[in-house]
Amino acid sequence: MPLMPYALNVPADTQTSVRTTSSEESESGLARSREAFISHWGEMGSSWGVPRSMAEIHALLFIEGRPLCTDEIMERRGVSRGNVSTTLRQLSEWGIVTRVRVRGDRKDYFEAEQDVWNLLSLIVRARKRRELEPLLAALEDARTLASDGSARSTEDAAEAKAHLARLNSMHDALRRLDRLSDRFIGRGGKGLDVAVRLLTPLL
Amino acid sequence: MPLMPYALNVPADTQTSVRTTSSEESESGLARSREAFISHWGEMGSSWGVPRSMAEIHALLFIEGRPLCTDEIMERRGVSRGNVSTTLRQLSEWGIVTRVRVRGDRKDYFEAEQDVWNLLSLIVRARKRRELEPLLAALEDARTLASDGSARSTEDAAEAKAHLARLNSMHDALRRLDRLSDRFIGRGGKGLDVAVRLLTPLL
DNA sequence: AGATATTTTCAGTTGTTTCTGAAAATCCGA
DNA sequence: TCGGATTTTCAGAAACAACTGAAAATATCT
Repeated sequence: MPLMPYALNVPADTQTSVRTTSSEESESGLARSREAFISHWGEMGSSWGVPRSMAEIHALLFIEGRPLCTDEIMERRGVSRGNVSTTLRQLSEWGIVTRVRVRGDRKDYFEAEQDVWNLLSLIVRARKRRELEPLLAALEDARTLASDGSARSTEDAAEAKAHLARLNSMHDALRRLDRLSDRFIGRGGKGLDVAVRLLTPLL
Repeated sequence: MPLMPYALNVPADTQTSVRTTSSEESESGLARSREAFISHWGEMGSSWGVPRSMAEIHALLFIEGRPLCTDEIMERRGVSRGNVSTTLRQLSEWGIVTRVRVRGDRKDYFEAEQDVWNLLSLIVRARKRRELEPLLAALEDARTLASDGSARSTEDAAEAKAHLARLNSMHDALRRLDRLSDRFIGRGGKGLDVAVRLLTPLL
């Protein structure tokens, strides 16, 4: 067990506005372009239910295209160590960020998947598993619930039938999407890419 | 201008746990099935960045399959008049709920799109416009930003090139998805349905 | 094993989003 | 055009999600 705090949470030189990797003072176009990408990606994430700082950290790793360590991420995005740690764990669970070891450095480094189609597949896969599949299961349960009840009148029976039809049409449509994504997300990795290329001529 | 408050916000008989439309006291399977659908649809919505109560109100309208008025929605979901009003406006903007007039009744009634594929198309369309398109525009700007800067060294130039390649691959993939959705969402309405049926044999 | 570096966890705080409720606006029939 | 019915708006409250920071846990090196 630790006897003393050993590392301040704020690494060496924070607070010089927005740091750039290298030398110049007034941001280069490259640096501004990176910032723009990061903030828009964060924006998009947050409207899709992904915490802004998580999307931003992912964007940072993606757009840098090289492994960064926790301290650099904290510094670049101005977020806490705890946040970075949690966020990186989640991104790793999704499979869109991977931990890499750098020879002769004790720290963990992280890099983002660089193949965009693969990235999208991984995201879709994760959301499908966490959200679509449970919903499908719930719809099946709802169907059972509705079938069980013994209708007390002809009217009730008609109502129940219409209700089941609605549940079924919803379940049906979502299951189709589910299957579709299974295929296009398949281990190949390029699944989505292939699918879109395949379909594009038809447009 | 109004001189007096005229209508209490809480309609007649709230607070008897979960009301069912008709007679019975201990919930029927049908009623429980509806509740289940509503709560899971709400759940899903909230993990996709849609306020839970908005998703639930939509689910209620969908699963009832008939026009409901504000008071009934308030009562069934236990939410405020203001919330219902705002939510219905948004659902109408998305096009998945429509206002209908009932003869001889002054109140507004609302009903949800019942065709699931059409429903999904409308949702995709709305999100594409509000989120995907602005992101594409932002990516184009970011590209411009990155091109502008005059590189100060060979190293910088190489970095800039790699950066542009990343931006481009992202832009490219998203644009493809954008186009794809244009097509499948097209005014036909059954676009998505057709697409999925078209592709299913390939699975 | 001991010492130090690094990461993880999590209770509490902060910040944002969502919801409420009543005033204001609008609508409708007479 | 008036008066009640209905809807909308929006400031503030409540609820919720995200973030911080430091202690605890873990990992690495000698």
